[in-house]
Amino acid sequence: MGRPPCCEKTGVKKGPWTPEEDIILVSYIQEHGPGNWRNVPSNTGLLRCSKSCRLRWTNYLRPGIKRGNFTEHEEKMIIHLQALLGNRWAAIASYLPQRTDNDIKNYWNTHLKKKLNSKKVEGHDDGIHDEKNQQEGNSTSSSSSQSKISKGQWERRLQTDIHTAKQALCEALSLDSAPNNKNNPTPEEQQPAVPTSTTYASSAENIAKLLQNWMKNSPKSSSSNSSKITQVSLNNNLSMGAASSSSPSEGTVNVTAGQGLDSLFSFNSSNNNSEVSVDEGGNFSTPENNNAGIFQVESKPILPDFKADNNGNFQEERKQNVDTQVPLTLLEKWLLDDANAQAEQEDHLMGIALSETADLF
DNA sequence: AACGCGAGCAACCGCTCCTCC
DNA sequence: GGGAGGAGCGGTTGCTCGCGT
Repeated sequence: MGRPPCCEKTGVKKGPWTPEEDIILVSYIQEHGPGNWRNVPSNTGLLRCSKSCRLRWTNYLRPGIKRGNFTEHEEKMIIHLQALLGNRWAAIASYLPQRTDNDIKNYWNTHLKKKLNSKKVEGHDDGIHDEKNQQEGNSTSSSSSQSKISKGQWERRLQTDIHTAKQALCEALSLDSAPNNKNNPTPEEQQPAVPTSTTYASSAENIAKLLQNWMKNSPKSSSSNSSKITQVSLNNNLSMGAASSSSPSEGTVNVTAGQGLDSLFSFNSSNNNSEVSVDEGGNFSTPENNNAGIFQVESKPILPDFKADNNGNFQEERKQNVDTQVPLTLLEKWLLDDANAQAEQEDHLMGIALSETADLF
C-alpha cells in the first residue's frame, strides 16, 4: 500500500510567494522544524505544493542565508569547487553554507560562466577549457585539440588536472573556515559573511526586508503612520518584531524595520502559545518555560536541518545525503592526509594554482 | 515617453535516489 | 522484495527591472 500523494495538483498556487505565505511557512517550521514537507500545505493552509514549500524554505527563508553580491573569496571557491565537483550545486553549496545551491547555480550561469568564457577567448583557457567541456557534456568540442595529444600526454594532463583539482579543494578548504581547518585565513576573507555560526536573525532580516519592500509597494502601506513600524494583518495569530508589539491574539504582525527587527525576532503561535525570541547573538528564549540557549547553525560541510520541540529547543539534524556527504568527507581526508605528505611540493604548486586563479580575474 | 533588449533571479519541472509500506 | 511516494537535485523557464536607443 502506497502513501497518499504529496499534494493535490489542483488548487495549488504557483508563482512568487507573498510575505504572508512566507511568515506562515516560517512560523510553522519554527514550531515543527523542517521536514515532513508533505504535511506542510495541509497543516498551514498554504495553497502550495510541498515541493514549493521546501524550495522556498531552503532557498530563501532558512536561517543563515546570505543574499547579495558574492565576494571574490566566494567566487574563487565556487570556481574551484565547480572544477572539482562539476555542476553538483548542492555539494558546492555545502561548502558555502550561507549560499543556496540555487543561488550558486544562478551565479555560475549568469556571472562566472561569462567570466570564464571571456578569459577563454583571451587565451587563458587551458584548464578552464576542459572543465567547461566536461561540465557542458561537450565531448566533441575539444576533439581537435585532443586528437593532437598522445595517450601519454593525455594521461599526464589528466594527472595534472587531478592534482590541480586537489589543490583547488585544498585551497577551498583552507580559505573557508571549516571546522577541521587549522589554517589562518586572511582577515579580509574572514568577513562577517562567513562566520562559524549563524543566527536566526538573518532569516528575520530576510523577512523584514521582504515585508519592507512589500509594504513599500503595497497601496495599503498608508496605514502605517511610522516609517519604522509596519503592520501586516494575518490570518493566523503570529507576531514578529519588537517586544512592544501589539497583542498576538489580534492576528497582527508587527515588523520593526531596521535595528529593531535586526535585533529581535519573535513569533507567537496560536497553537501552543509558545513564544521564542531570538536576539542578535543567536540567543533564544521562551518566556513560558525559561528555556534559553544558543541557536546556532554549524557551518560545514553539510547543511544542518533543524527541529524545534515544543519547548523551543532547536535540534540539529544532519542531512542524510550519502551522495554528497560521504564522498566529500573522504575527499577531505584524502586531501588532508596527502597534504601532509606533500607539503613542500604543494607549497610550490599552490602558488601556481593561485596565480592561475588570479589570472581569471 | 515608449519600446526593445539583456541580465538577474525566483520558481517550476522533471528526473533520480531513498525510504516506507 | 517490490512498488509507490517523498525528498533532493540540476536544468530550465519566465518574470521583473534596468539600461540603451
